[in-house]
This record gives sequence, C-alpha cells and structure tokens, in this order.
Amino acid sequence: MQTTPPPAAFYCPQSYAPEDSMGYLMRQILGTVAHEVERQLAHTELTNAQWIPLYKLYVGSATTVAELARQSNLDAGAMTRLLDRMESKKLCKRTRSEEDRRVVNITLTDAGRQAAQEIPEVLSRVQNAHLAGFTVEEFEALKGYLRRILNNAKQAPGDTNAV
Amino acid sequence: MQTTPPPAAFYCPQSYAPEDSMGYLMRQILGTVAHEVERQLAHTELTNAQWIPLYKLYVGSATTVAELARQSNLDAGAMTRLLDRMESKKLCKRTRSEEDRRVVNITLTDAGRQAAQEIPEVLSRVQNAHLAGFTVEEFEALKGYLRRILNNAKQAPGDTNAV
DNA sequence: TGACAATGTTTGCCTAGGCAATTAATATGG
DNA sequence: CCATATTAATTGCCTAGGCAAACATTGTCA
Repeated sequence: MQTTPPPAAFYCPQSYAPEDSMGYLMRQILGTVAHEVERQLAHTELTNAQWIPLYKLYVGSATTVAELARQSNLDAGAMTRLLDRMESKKLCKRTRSEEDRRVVNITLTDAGRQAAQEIPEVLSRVQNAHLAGFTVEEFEALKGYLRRILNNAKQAPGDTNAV
Repeated sequence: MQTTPPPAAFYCPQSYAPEDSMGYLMRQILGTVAHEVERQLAHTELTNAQWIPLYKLYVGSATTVAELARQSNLDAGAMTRLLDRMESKKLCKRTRSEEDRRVVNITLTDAGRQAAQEIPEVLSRVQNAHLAGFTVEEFEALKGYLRRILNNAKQAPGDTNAV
C-alpha cells in the first residue's frame, strides 16, 4: 500500500492562525457567494437551500425525494421538509408513482420552471464577479488545486491519525 | 472610478456545469473538512458550530456574547442559544459584568479549556491531510487565489449587475 | 409462497442560524 | 438633567439539516 502521499505539514498546532487557514478563507468565500446568490434570487422566492434541488428537477437529473436528497448531499427527512416548503410556495408538486408505490415523483410548476431558468445566470454572474482579475491559467490552476484537495478527502476518510 | 478589474467570464449560463464550478468544489471540500473535524473532536462534546467561539474564548480574543457573535459572523440571538447549549454541557459560564451591567462575560470552565486546547491540533491535522501532495509553492499560490477572491467579494458587494 | 432484506417516504426530536421585537443599561446632545 | 439614541442580551418565530424510528412497498431467496 502507501501509494498516497503523506499529509502535508503546512499547519502546526503551536503556531496555528485561523485567519490564515484554507478552511477559514473558503468559509468566508462561500459565505459571500451564498449571500449574493440568495440576494439575486430573492424575487423568485427561492432560498439558498432550495435552488439546488429545484435546479436538479429543472435539468431532470433527479425526480424523486430520495434521488434529490442523494444528489444534494442531504438527509431524506430534510428533503421531505424542504419540498413541503417549496410545494407550499407552488414551486413544485408531488405525485405518488404508479409503477413503484413507495416513490413520490416531484414535478415543477410553471413558476418553478421560470425560477429555475434564472439559476445558471445568477451562479455564473456571481462566480465570475468573484474571479475578477484572474487569468485563464490561474483559474485552471485554482480548480486543479481544489480537485486535488477533494481527492485527498475521498482517499483517506479518517486515516489522518495514521502517522 | 473603475479601478477594479471587470468580472471574469469563466462561467456562462448556457453551458453552466455545477460540478465544475468553484463554489461546488469548495462546498464539497468544506463539507469533508467540517465532517472530519467534528469526528476528531467528538470526544470533547464539541460540535462543529461550538468550537469556533470556544476557541475565541480560549485565546481571549472575545469574552462577551456580542463580541463572540461579531467575530464568528453569527447572529447575537444564535450566539445566546449556542452559549446556552455550551453552558449546559459545562464548557463555559456566564457572569454579569459589574462595569457595564448590559454585558455578560463568558468564561471557560476547566473542561472548556481542556477541550479548546485540542482545537488547533485537530484543525492542523485535518487541513494538512487535505493538502497532501502539495508543494509549498502550490500551497502559497492557493492561499493567494483565495485571498484575491475574498477581496473581490469585499470590493463589489452587490455591484455584479453593473455591466 | 413466505420470511427477510432493502428501499422510499414521512415524522419526531435535536442542533443550528437569521430576523424582528423586547427589555435593560449606557451614552449623548440639547 | 432629561429625552433620545445606541448597545447588549434575550426571546419568539421562521427556515434548515442530522439521526433514528416508523411505516409501506418492493425485491430476494430458500
């Protein structure tokens, strides 16, 4: 074994400075991105938690509660209640499946489709604004770094004590 | 005016692919980091929401409800209830200030201090693990990118429609 | 076929955060 | 000094997510 590289040593407990950490920076960035997206979607009644499954319904990559929950990295119970709130806002509708009577199919209403249509525009605009001043090379380097970090997370899920 | 660079054009609505976006990648990374930190702090009774203010109390950068809320980017009401839960776990204690009787001073208990002491170790370990395989140059480049993005967010808070 | 496993959905109980209103104490300006 | 503004903390009401239990339905396998 031991094909994966050893953990880095960029941070150490004795001199740990939170404001300088990768996690802190990303947390702040995600915060401003989320805030701005929600602001630009405010007129659609969509909250930050709701546009993700709504968009998945829109592009057709998920149509049931369980599938939406899985693709949104979300608990099934949470998804049930999220859909309750979206349904009460007339953005989507529930229909018990006839083929498999355990399943509930979710479909968008016209209002839901209209709201969903704006999502890619807003996401593109907000993220582009955050990337002002970046060259294509820098943008690609950044995405490469992020993918490598994500890959590390998947490789050793909890193996961080092994040293 | 117009000293800030124009927004980038890396994402466009017609070809928007969520899985490829900066926000999606960061969201996933923060998710695994948070999950792993919470797992490694489980024995201290600290949740992911609680170690942040607890650490601020530990290093002494905040001692009141309002100050903790400000520094944690959190609502004052939320902080009140967070402290309720931490106090019921005997991690901290409230004392009405004598100089300014509006203020409540928060102090750590022995158990709170002991838990706080572990925080920098865990944060360092988890983040280092996520950065496995990175060179120093790459690490610094990444932090530079993140700081630039954060700076863009602060520069134009809501100005993204100006084009 | 009939027991058992697996899946889908919902609900209850918990933590958690935002917003607005309330109350108490302090600061400020006339 | 007093009215007013400001600040600190709390509380109620909302959305939101995790975990576990309950229930129905479907799949599997002997």
